[in-house]
Amino acid sequence: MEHKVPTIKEIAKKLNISVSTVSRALHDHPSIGLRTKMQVQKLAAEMNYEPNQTAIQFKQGKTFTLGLILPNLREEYFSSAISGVEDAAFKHNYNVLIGQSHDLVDRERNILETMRKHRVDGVLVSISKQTNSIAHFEQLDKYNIPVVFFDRVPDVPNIHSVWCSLYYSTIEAVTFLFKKGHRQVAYIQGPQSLNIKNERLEGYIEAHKREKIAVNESLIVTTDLSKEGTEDAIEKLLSFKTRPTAILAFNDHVALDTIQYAKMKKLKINKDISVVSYANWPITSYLDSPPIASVEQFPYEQGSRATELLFKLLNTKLPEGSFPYENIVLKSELVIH
Amino acid sequence: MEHKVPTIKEIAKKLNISVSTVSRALHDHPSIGLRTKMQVQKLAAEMNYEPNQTAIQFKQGKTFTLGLILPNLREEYFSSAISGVEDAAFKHNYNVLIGQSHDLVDRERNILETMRKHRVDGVLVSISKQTNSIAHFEQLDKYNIPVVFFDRVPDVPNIHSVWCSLYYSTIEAVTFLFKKGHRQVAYIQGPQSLNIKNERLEGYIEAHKREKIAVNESLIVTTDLSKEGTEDAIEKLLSFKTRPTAILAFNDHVALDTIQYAKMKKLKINKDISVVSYANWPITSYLDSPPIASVEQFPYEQGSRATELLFKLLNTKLPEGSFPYENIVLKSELVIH
DNA sequence: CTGTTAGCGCATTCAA
DNA sequence: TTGAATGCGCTAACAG
Repeated sequence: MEHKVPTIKEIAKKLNISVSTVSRALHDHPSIGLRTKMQVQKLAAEMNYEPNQTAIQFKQGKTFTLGLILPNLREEYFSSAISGVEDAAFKHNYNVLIGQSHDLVDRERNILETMRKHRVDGVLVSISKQTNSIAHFEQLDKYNIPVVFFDRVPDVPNIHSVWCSLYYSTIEAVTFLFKKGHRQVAYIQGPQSLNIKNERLEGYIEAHKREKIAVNESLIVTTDLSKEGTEDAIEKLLSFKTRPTAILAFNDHVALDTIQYAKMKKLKINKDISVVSYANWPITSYLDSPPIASVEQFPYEQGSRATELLFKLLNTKLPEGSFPYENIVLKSELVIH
Repeated sequence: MEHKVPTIKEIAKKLNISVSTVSRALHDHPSIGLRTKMQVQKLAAEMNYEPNQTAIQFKQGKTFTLGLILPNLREEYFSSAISGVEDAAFKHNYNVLIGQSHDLVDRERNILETMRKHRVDGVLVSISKQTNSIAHFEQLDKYNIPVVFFDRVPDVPNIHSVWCSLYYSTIEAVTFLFKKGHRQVAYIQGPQSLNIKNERLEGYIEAHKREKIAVNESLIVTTDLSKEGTEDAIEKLLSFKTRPTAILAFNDHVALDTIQYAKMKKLKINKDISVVSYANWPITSYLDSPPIASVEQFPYEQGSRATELLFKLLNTKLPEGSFPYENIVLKSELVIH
């Protein structure tokens, strides 16, 4: 049972008027007589007319679709960001095409290619941890496709971005540990290939400075975010004569691996060793010994703000050359569990 | 710096040939002379020609886009399904438009409308827990948009579907508990509004039958999957004189809430009470007392199989009337932790 | 207030 | 082997 989808042409024929009149009537064009307008709209409704989006996209040279590239969807953190983007896009009648880079820069490039070929109107991206150059994003400029970086934002000038500042919350977090009597606070940092701002480290150092506690560089170790990488990092920390009594972990994933490993080594969490981290992952509340505090980064809001910024760019025709890059910084929040 | 995207028309002009020749040359049409073909392809490459997808979509009446509707993206379970769908779609050069119903049937309808208006070529869906009628999906038939249900599949005839059978794994899971000496095995089931097959319950009953243990109906309680709902359910179970010693939980989320509540009531997990569940959520390995076993449902594979089935439908032109509905059933697996 | 016309980029039918 | 012509559905410039 084939179903013929009605077009304005058929509406026009039935009413013995021209297609342009129909088009205008459907768009509430002011120059159309009330009578005609009503007639058209009535018939259109009866026929279940629906504009052919592909025709409109073609005609307008716009797809009303945004591309969203994320490292992965597995982390609840990024899923929240998606919701933020989707909700904002929905308000503007836009669709969202999602791609996962799986933290591989090659896939990131691939996805970007696909999205460009499919003529997305704009792109939102949280870069992969391998991404050290944003040349592939700068390419889009040639196609007049604006890009907004969010969350994992490359630390370079002349981009549009939305991120959540971690500096002050980190100071707060480390100070919180100092106040609890800890003096040896370690920091497990993420991969340094990450071309993003290093606010965690800066905050970590500043907190020491404020409390006049010397930074012990050997307490700063690195993980590639894999379970093994984190285990190596924590193992190193635990091997010191004077073990750290508290750890600032790059994120809740790292915190979980850290806690698991420490437990295996028979350490009592939040007694022998305390953990503070980032992301404020809801699941940690199911743990017997979750991190005692975590920095909330508001991924939903980052997503929606980034999307709004993108729409602003899409709707702004700027004079050649001038281009005020916008960088929106949200505030993170230390949540004590 | 505006960037003019090249079209076949310009290629044609530069080579003093017609657009149709260019079009054919680019498509390796057999009737084009090797010389011309080479010329065209060379110039196209030099000019960075890329076919305008929106034009092709319009012309072909196809968008090369699939719609994917999921209850949410928050659960790692569904994220895995997405990866399965994306990877399969990518192979066919298709894009995927994702929507979250948030388990609300109204949103599910909305998303479906949007997708239909954007003329997706086909739809994949895991229904919301409110979805009791699939009328809105049947509508798509009129527009020749095939629908494949997967994972959460409505229990009605004449649909295409892919799901993971839980019957045998459930029998295995319950029997596993019996073998461990449990005699009072409770079952916390999901919302009965869910219009899906009730294989968990069937397996639960069959396991009792096989071991000749009477089913105690009061041990079958219901949660709406919310934390509170689950707490009410488990509270009821714990209030009985002869408390169950084991629980079959609807999924790992329910299991986590169950375990947390039981702990709060000072029960020793896997001693006073054992828990077995569904989904095999990786995160449970971080718990001190995870479910002792979980049924793996292979969401990635469900997603990819469903997508392949959808492509099969898209590429099959069937004679009017005839329509062999396909229902692919995968096998689940009990994973002992 | 309404109709005529052109054109977006491409694939394809028909003609040469 | 190639070209000319057509049309997909819609919008908008131009003409009345």
